[in-house]
Amino acid sequence: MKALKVSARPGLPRRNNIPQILNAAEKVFSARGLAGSRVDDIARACELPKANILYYFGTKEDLYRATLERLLMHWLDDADHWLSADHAPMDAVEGYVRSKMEFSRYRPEASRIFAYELLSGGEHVKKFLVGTLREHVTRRTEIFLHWQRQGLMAEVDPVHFLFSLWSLTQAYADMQVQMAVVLGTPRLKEKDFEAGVRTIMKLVSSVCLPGK
Amino acid sequence: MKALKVSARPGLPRRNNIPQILNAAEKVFSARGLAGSRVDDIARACELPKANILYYFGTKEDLYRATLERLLMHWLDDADHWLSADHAPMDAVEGYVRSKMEFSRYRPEASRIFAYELLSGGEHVKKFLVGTLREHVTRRTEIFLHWQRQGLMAEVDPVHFLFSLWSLTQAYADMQVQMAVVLGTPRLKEKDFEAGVRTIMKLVSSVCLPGK
DNA sequence: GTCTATATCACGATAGAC
DNA sequence: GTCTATCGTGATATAGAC
Repeated sequence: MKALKVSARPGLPRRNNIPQILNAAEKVFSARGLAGSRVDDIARACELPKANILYYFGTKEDLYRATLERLLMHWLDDADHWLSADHAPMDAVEGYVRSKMEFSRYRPEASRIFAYELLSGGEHVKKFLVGTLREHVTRRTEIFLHWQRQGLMAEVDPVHFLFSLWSLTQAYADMQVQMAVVLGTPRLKEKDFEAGVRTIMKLVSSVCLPGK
Repeated sequence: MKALKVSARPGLPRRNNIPQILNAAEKVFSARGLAGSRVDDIARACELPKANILYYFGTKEDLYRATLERLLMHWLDDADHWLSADHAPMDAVEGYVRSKMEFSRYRPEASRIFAYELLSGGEHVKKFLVGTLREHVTRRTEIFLHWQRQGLMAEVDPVHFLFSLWSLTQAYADMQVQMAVVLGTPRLKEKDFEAGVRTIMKLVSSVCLPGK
């Protein structure tokens, strides 16, 4: 009923196949979500028989969760690096925004899977949300409050300010289709992301340079 | 093969059932997207036999398109009203932001269906995007440029500024699950939306009050 | 117009040969 | 470990009685 347990000494094919499957799964799930994706499509995308995928991961849902987990591990690294008290607020936020925008540009699939997941209720990431993410937000909040006490940041709600940064940057992954059509280009180019960064930084400037 | 054509003089049950079906469809599609939704669920939600739904709309996809179309008609009204040259930039944007946030609060389903649709490629709304939406953006852009020439608005890219307003406000519908968990509440309350508006308006203030 | 009962098919999962 | 062939489920869509 459940997936086979990973053996103690993983074989070579396993080590080759698993990342390949996860990459393919990320691509397919990001395009249609869990419900809209077919194991068959993932199989074709990684050029492996369908049965092999289920052999490694047991069920489609298990594979989905594995994909999500791998993705969420990378998720918070940038914030941990940039949104720290080591930087001045404006530098910190600019570094953060730029790295998130690069993420939206070069790995939009990851962002989209997460977006799908949230839209459909987030049951598969609830543990991550209440555990890791909440803790992460608490730490960022403390840094923002620290800056505010020092007069380096305007008195905005720190949590909602973080929400703003998330939504502004993720939109460049999740709404790419809409943006591309509006901008009249088949897909977003470097200059579009650059214009996005400039706009976001302009908005942020009222929070990070209160004394200006 | 195709749905029956609507008769010239619609019967009473039709007039009653169709909006009811569309309401139910909006709710169901918004929770799981097109692929994840079952016609059966929609049938249960509007307490009508499944066959009746397909009788009126032909196929699930046709019903989906009808749901989308009804929704998109309301989509741009707020922008047309608020983002006009009749208001000062700050008032215009605040009115717009508030009405979009109310939309995210009271009709998050609508926003989520659109988000699902964009994530899965937007094929069902492409005509809307290249037609109505592009035209809409062009008009807003002209107003922003007008304000900029008058020195009432900072020199940001008008299109990307509009993207920012969309993403900031839609996040309060599409990412509600995530926000609720982070804020430690089962669901977002009025005060949360109010805090969101204040944060967004603080961000916007650097664009709409350049001379401050 | 309405609804039941069913044809048809696609998909996830598995059995079992290699 | 790998892959083919297939089973069972559950979904869309329809036929046809009322």
